[in-house]
Amino acid sequence: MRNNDQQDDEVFKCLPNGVKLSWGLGKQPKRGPKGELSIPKIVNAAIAIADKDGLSAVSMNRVAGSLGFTTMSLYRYVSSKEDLLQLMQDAVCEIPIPPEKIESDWRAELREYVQACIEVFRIHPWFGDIPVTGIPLGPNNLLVIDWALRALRHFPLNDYEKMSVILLLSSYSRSSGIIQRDIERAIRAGASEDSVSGVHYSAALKLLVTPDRFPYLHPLIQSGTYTEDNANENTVGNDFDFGLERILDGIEQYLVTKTPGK
Amino acid sequence: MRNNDQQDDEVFKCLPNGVKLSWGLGKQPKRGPKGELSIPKIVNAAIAIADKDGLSAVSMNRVAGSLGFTTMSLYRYVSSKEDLLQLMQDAVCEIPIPPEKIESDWRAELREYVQACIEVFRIHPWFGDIPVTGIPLGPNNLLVIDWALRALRHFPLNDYEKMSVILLLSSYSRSSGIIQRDIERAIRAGASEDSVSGVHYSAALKLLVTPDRFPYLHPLIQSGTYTEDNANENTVGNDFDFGLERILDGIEQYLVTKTPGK
DNA sequence: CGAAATTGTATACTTGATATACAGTATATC
DNA sequence: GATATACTGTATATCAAGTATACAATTTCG
Repeated sequence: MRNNDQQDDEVFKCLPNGVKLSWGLGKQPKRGPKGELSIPKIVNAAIAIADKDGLSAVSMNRVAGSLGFTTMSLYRYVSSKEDLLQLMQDAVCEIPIPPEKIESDWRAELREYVQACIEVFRIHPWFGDIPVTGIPLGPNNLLVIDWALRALRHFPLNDYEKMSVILLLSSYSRSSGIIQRDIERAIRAGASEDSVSGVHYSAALKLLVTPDRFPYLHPLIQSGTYTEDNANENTVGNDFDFGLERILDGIEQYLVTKTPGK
Repeated sequence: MRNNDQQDDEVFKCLPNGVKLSWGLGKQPKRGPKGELSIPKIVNAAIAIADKDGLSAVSMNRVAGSLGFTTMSLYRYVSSKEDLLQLMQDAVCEIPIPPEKIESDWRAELREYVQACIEVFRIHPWFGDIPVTGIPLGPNNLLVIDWALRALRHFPLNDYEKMSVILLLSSYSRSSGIIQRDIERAIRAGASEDSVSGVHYSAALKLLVTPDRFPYLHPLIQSGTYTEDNANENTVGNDFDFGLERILDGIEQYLVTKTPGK
């Protein structure tokens, strides 16, 4: 067993540190005082700060302080701030995955999947600010991928195609999530100013987007239907639904053409 | 005229500083020495550094140094580093937009559009590292959107729908661009180590992704077809094409169902 | 019990962004 | 043309943040 562990350690060596920690692959100490801190405590504290004041407010100093410890104490648990950010990223991806249904409605399931992914951005507006250092490999991230694969379980697609579909959906979720967050911020900022600022960038863009340089964008800006602030309530949500439905249509279309018999 | 300028200034006030600068809306000085530096010089120097050593290597100090000036000299041109990053972002979005064709093949045009967007990530691997602070509003970014709108010029869609389609395509471009960059990096890193490291994360994932927790992901990892490093050459490019074609299918499908007469 | 490992801490170092004050320079106005 | 003015680049300082290192306290193993 010991031998096996050692071999495993060897294999895990190549993993990024943050990934290792998110899988709980740190070495557990035998001697010495029990740690008063722990990775979950640290990560939760960091998440709380990010939720409250944004990701830029998350400093090692502040995280440690919020727990009543000194800055350097954190380094007994995470080897760098980058690790901490990766742990935060994976932690908030722990989303409740609905039980598997016998009757498979893949469109509904994929919708639910995208919804859940976007929800993460809504609950944790800083989520999109975490620097992307590679494909996330933490357990929660992989569980989400497992969920998506489950929704595709009856698809006559190979692994590459399935992962392409997932990439498609998750990239769309990410962009939607970030843009919805931006809109949220703009609304929040606009609400705190006078109502005149309701014009926001619209007025400026109307001056800058000239018809000669921007023949196709110009009418869209001028009409104002898009840039004006009525672009928040009824339209935006549908906006994102629209894109998602197009993706689902595209997937369905592929299935249809690929299985002509069905 | 003076009055008009002043009014415009008022309107532009609400724009983010970086956006203002990218449109050349800084006030031009009347008196005083000619500036030896300029925004383009600074931005190009910063881009050169980022291309060479990554975005994290771009410090005000280093940018100024590479131009033979002191750190603080940059602040006569940009009001913060954030501005500089926004300027870099818009600058590398200055992509050659092909002339408008009379014969409109929207699928080909959109393919070309996505290709060009992804190309930015290939040429400037740091592009995806620039923090997203909102929808980019610089001139080059808007020119790209104008291009996309041009490709959709014959579509019977309203503004919201068109912008949704563009959002769809550009978010896909972004994700693809970032992932391709990550793969590129992994290959580069793998090539510099011994060939044994070719297993990369694959071995580790095979141990971590257990069939009980990851019933659907497990077989995919075990088969190794996806995680193994043969996932770089022939498959990846097609991978991204696959997703793009699905999106285009979805758009086409929408057109078909919306215009039943045609 | 005593050696060893481990924890939290104190301190220091480094890098990076940026505020401020100043010296030099070019223009506008008298 | 003289001079005030506005602007440029610089020198210096400050502040924040990440992190290396050494140490004292603590717990477990032999």
